[in-house]
Amino acid sequence: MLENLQKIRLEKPVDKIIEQIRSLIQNGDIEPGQKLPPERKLAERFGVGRSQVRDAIRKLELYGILKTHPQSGTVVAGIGLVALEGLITDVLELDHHDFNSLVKTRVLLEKESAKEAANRRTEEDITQIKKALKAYEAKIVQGLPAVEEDLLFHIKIAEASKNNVLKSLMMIITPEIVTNYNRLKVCGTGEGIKALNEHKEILKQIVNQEPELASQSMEKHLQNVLEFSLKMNH
Amino acid sequence: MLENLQKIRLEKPVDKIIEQIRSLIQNGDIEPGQKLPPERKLAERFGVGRSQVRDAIRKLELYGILKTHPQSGTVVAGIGLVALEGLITDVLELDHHDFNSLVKTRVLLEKESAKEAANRRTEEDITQIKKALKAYEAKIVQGLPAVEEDLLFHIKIAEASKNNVLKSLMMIITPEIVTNYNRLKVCGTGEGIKALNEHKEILKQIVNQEPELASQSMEKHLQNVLEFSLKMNH
DNA sequence: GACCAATAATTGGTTGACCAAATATACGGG
DNA sequence: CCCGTATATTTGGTCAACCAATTATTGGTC
Repeated sequence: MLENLQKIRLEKPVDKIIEQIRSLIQNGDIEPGQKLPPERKLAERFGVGRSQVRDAIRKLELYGILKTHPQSGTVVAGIGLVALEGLITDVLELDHHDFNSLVKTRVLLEKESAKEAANRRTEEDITQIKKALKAYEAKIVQGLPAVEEDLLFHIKIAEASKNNVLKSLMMIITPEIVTNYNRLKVCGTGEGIKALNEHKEILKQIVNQEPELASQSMEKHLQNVLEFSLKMNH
Repeated sequence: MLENLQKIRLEKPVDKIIEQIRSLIQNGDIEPGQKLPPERKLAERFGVGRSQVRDAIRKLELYGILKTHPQSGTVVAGIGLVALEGLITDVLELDHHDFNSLVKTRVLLEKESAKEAANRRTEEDITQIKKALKAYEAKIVQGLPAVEEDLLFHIKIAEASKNNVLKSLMMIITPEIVTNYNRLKVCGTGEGIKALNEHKEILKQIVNQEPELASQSMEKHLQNVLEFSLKMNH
């Protein structure tokens, strides 16, 4: 009841503007590839200020939905109505990701990273991964928290995969992952040695160019948190 | 030579500001969880206008790197230096994705969607996928382009996976995928019937709750474009 | 010293005016 | 009618001033 009241009040003007831009596109008033009306016109039409329209446009620009040309106008991406609709829906539903979906997706991306790292790593990649592993080990041996070092180890593997889209997607979900891990206290104490050995195993398989084994070891490494996420899902 | 000249001139002020904010964080001037200096102070310090600082902050906010509290200040996410550094690097390297990485990653996400759709689909999901397939078929039968209908079919499968993170990531790469497909003229004519039959096969396996088969059929469905991307990579 | 209320200062959000670049229009000549 | 040039208009980008909310400071009381 009170929660419903709060939710209505938290609705953001920028999101309302995005909804209205979506309607313009859905109604066929503006087609993919065409220009939006000028900012001033949109502000007038939506009954808001120009700076709010700009904020909405900036947000949609980051998602590839709009493309602004200075002193010229703002064009809707020519990617088709279905893609536009799906993306705008996604923009408006941000921060509604459940923890289980986050973890499952992380597992998928990490497995693929490990597999591709085994396929494509260079000597320099191996050096970087080893360095990250060494830093992780130093923390674990001292019984200190090693979240940063753990994450760096995973990032170095993603870099060794030579798939920068994969790495981007991993980085994009990282804030929510880390925030949820902290909130839910996922990284308990006492499992550092086990995780360290799993890291070593994964690295060995990457060095030896064994993609399937690396992928399996990565999955095993993340199995606990996956099971945890099933229980804690909300 | 001339290209190098152009590149320097195209460097965006917002990105330069982001680089400077990154330095503040890397140098330990600002730690994760702490407040940035006020916008006016940053503008003065960086020798730019406040509206440019705001644009940079807005962008970093969308990535979960910063969190702005009205009339209070802007806090750096407490997700650790490694995550922050990785994310800021990613923000600054936008639009440098090679086509092969894009397609490989798409294949990975689509396979998982099909697999999870087979595991978790509801009757309503099946209805939606069938509807999308029917629309696709109508276009193929007429020999018309069916990019929109194809994409909608894939989106409906992602929805049936019940993993909204997976769906978000698929949407996020879609603009670049579609743009590259258009640019490289990936969707030639003449393969509509084959693709239609592959869609039908995938749907059958989702209906029958056969996750491994659905995943394999999806991979097979996307094999051509994957091979194409290896040749066209740049 | 701790606590509270009032006031002042600071902060991000917003506005209208101005600026520089792009586009549209008008005009003259062939 | 077409083309080129000059001018006017429009557009997104930027700025300083203002606004509303938050935080810090001040002064009084116990």
